[in-house]
Amino acid sequence: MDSLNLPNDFNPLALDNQLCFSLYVCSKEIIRRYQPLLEPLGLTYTMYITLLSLWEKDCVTVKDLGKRLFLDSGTLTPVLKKMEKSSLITRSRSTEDERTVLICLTGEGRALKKKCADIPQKMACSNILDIQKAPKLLALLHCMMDRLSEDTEK
Amino acid sequence: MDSLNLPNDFNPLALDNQLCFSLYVCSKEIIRRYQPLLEPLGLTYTMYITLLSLWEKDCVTVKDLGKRLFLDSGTLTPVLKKMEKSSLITRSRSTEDERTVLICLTGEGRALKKKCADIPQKMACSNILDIQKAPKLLALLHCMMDRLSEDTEK
DNA sequence: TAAAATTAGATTGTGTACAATTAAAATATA
DNA sequence: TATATTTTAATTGTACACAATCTAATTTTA
Repeated sequence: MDSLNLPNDFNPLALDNQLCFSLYVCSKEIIRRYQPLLEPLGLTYTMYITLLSLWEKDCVTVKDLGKRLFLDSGTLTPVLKKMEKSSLITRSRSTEDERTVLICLTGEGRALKKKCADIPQKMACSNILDIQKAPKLLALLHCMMDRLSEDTEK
Repeated sequence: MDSLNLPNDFNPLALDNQLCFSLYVCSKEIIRRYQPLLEPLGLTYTMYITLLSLWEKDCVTVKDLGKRLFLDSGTLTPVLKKMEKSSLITRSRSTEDERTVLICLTGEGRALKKKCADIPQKMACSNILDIQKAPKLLALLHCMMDRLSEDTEK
């Protein structure tokens, strides 16, 4: 008896049966499609999601930003330094706790939100997924993300 | 009237509404969880999916491998050279068409399949997703992948 | 409270990713 | 059939990712 209810001919090592591989391909290919929309704004995808996070919650530590974006300081520090250089954010050591660095949007960084307003619509129109299926997929992925961050918590 | 049937308070720039961001996070985090299983075998995730593909269809060109894995030669060439060095594959120019390089498994490369046989099970047991939800998610992602490769075809 | 442990961010090293370019080979075309 | 075009890999350059390590600051604890 098969406790996983898998068909007998299910091959666990088949590429088409790898959940992770599909996630990996979809993620990469969609990020690639962001590029022509972001490049004119001087943004990479990593900078874009950093801005999305900051537009929701400004003036956060590198640690909190990293937790929200699932990125560590090894990735974030150089990206944030570039964003500082292009005047989108400021990086400043907290005076209360000298270990932490506070990331805050500049006026320019806040203003960029308007120029990004049409990006989601443009991406949706590239017909990557039926518009009806998107919420279902998003829900499944969030369910997975919740479990993934549980692990990381401790 | 809203042709997309979105709730009025839907914020398209909210991080939690980004399909791509969820894909990106889930993909990265799961790949990270493969690492402790692959490292003892001397494999990276990219090498692992390359092997998955070759175990299904051996002796393919770099181009065909790249199409299957959604990777270009800039990524594949150095990975394949490392796999050649560790005796998992051979790389040889085709005699019919000198432009193409044929990638074939060695005995060692084929033998590694046995040692990888329990990886899918181990990953599934890490409880990343309800086992019932996985097929649903996989189907949605394959639907997306089909559209993504349509784009790339031409 | 002085030493030990923890924490935050930066740095270093390895490994992808992909765009753009290059070079060689094969194919199409004038 | 020479020339132009296309195709295939490899190379180069830029940008992540993350593990491991390091340093300084803070907190715990003996």
